[in-house]
Amino acid sequence: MDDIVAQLAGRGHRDTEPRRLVIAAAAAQGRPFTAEELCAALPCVGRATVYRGLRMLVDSELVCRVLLEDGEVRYQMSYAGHHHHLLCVVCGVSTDVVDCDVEGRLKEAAAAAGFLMSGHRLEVYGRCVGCVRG
Amino acid sequence: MDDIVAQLAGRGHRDTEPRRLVIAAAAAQGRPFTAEELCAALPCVGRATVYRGLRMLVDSELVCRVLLEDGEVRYQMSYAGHHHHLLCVVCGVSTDVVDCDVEGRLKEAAAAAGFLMSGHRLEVYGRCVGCVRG
DNA sequence: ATGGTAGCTGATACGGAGTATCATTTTGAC
DNA sequence: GTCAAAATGATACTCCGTATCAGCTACCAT
Repeated sequence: MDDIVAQLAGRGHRDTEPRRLVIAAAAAQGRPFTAEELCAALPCVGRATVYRGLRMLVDSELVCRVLLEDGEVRYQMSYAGHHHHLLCVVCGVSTDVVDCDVEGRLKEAAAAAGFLMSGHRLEVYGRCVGCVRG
Repeated sequence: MDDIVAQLAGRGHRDTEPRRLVIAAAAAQGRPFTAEELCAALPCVGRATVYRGLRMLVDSELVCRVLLEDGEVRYQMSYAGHHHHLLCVVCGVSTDVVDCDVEGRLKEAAAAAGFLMSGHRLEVYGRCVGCVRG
């Protein structure tokens, strides 16, 4: 927590009570959450403040956007670097995949079409260990 | 065009004037377009009808959703099967990639984490042939 | 061809997600 | 402690898309 606040301070953001509440609530979620869920979990923090805090965390790459199969947008605490998500369509839990060797392969395939790849977005949907067994 | 209308008929959808206008307008776009752009291009067709037509085309897999790097949603006529997009961040043109060998590789990587993959979404961003040269 | 009905249309109202505004309060550097 | 810069929160707004619903139309069956 103090770590996160310190990171934000490094970017010129102040350490305030409502902001800490937003960070704590985001970190407390066990799976990707919506902005409104966060608002509901923080009735004593203004909606605008929750959204602003969330945006700040996304901009700082401490939280990332997660895309569900139907296009719904959710959020989750995450690594700062590039990574992908294994999203369980049953329980909703997201597992980060950091070492993706897909990147190089994509770059090749794109280059074959004369396309110079600069970035990509990938979400994987399926069932997590627990939900496959269940 | 008649082909598309026939496909829709096979799914129980009628052949109407406004619907043909929507399909024609969608097909006339040279790059991924927004629903509102389609509405603007069809001032004599109701907004609701444009949105309904678009949704029908998406459900029938004749049009697919395209996700821009910033999260903006656009649409484009496309193959019915699974495919990905090479999106040029300069000119906005989208090129479909049908033969993606990424699938198997992803499945393996997911399985290594005990995850049973059922689907995935992938968008590739960069510069197209013309925009690399330019 | 004609009649009935399921499907379609379009004006409008609504809904959810996120942002802009702005007066007031808080933070933290000096 | 002072003070400017930043943050807060109530509210109003925008944007994208969907629900409603009365009237219209395609198309199947006779």
